[in-house]
Amino acid sequence: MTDAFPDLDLGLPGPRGDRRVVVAMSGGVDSSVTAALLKEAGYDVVGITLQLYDHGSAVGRKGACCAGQDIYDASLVAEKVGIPHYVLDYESRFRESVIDDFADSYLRGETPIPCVRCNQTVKFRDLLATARDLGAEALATGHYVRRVMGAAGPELHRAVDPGKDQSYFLFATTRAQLDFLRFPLGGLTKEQTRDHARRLGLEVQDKPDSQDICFVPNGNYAEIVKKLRPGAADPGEIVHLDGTVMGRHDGIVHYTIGQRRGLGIGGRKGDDGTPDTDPLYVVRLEPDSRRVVVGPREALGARTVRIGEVNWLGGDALAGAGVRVAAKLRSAQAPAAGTLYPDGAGARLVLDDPQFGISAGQAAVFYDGEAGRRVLGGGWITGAETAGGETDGKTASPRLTPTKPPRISPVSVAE
RNA sequence: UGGGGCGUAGCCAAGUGGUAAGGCAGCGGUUUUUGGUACCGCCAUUCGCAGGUUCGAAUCCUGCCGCCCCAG
Repeated sequence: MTDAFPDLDLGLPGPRGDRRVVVAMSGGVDSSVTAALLKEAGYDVVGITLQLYDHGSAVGRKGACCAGQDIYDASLVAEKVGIPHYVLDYESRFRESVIDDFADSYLRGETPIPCVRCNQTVKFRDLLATARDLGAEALATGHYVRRVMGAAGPELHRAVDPGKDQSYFLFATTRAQLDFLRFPLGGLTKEQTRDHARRLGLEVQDKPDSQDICFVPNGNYAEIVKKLRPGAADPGEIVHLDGTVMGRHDGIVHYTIGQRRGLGIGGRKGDDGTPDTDPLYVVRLEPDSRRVVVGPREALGARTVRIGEVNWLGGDALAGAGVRVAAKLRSAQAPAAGTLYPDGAGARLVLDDPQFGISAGQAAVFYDGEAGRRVLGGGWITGAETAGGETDGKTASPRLTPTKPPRISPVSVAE
């Protein structure tokens, strides 16, 4: 059961009216309700909206964030709620920390998650510092995640509403940041949040949830990457694991490991002339040769995942004996059981059962192995060991040695 | 211009007299604060073309066209 009125005690000593809290207001329902509830609870709330990218092209687009219409919406809400509201121009920081990284990641053959980078840099580093400068004692956001006080300090836990849980996108939140952050909506369902928005008469009460990458209009992320890094659209070969050239592609930016659609490869004859009716998946991206390597689903299965830049929130340092975790390797994927080991500067995750479609650039987020509620930490996936070889695109695989002549045109086999 | 084989959707392909399987690709949708996966739905009034036989033809017959293999 969730309480429709969340615990709004931010744990700050003294009269609430003297406790300044900055709320990051995106212009959406969640952050608007966050600001309104904290104001209602008596805090000295200051709303800040970051202008993150070109405000011209984004005006009026539904489901966006932090530009044009959304900034206007945030200001309307602030006025309604009766709090001061500032719009800060973070465009250059956002471009450097999020958009450039996004584009570079694709050039490396990875599949980035810009939302995590944004939380990690612009919001929880830059905005947090700004909040401190403004004399605030906490920064609150509308994320669906819980900050739970434990014996050793604040812990990060999944949201009560499993359908809205955003902990995957917040794994990089450091302990120091967590000390300062508050997530008042973590105990609410989305419906309860909307109920509050209606009760409080907020203009944004019926605004749709954001979905796509905020700075990518119409979901066409490849266009953005091509403009920033033309090389990402260089054509190349689509090659089967067995060495057969299957076709060509218009840039590795269009592919991610585990991807099935978009290869355009139809029915084939197998090695023995019998039909090969299995779909093909991207098993590896090789940025240097611009090759997209494809293979059957079995070739995607991986049990060992290499992880870098690990942010550990689990208390005791990660030990060599390994920690049992439930690891989420893609945002919409159920966590998979495994054991996590320290490995140089990063970590190595050994899964109980193979997982499919593990891609560098995505996040690996570790949850408490038993209840799966607490976030023990997370990191960036740098590679995985699959049945089809390494997926980091840099380690050459012996299985790629061409053993057969290119087969671009169908071969007719007479019976 | 001898012999043999083949021609069914973008691709692979089942179907040999009873009214066009399936897969792959593609498209659309569901799910999703990234992308992908997964799941659901759509996708040949027609079987190289033209005649013929038959109540009925992708299936049988004739001719033509095209491709492949062997023989030259």
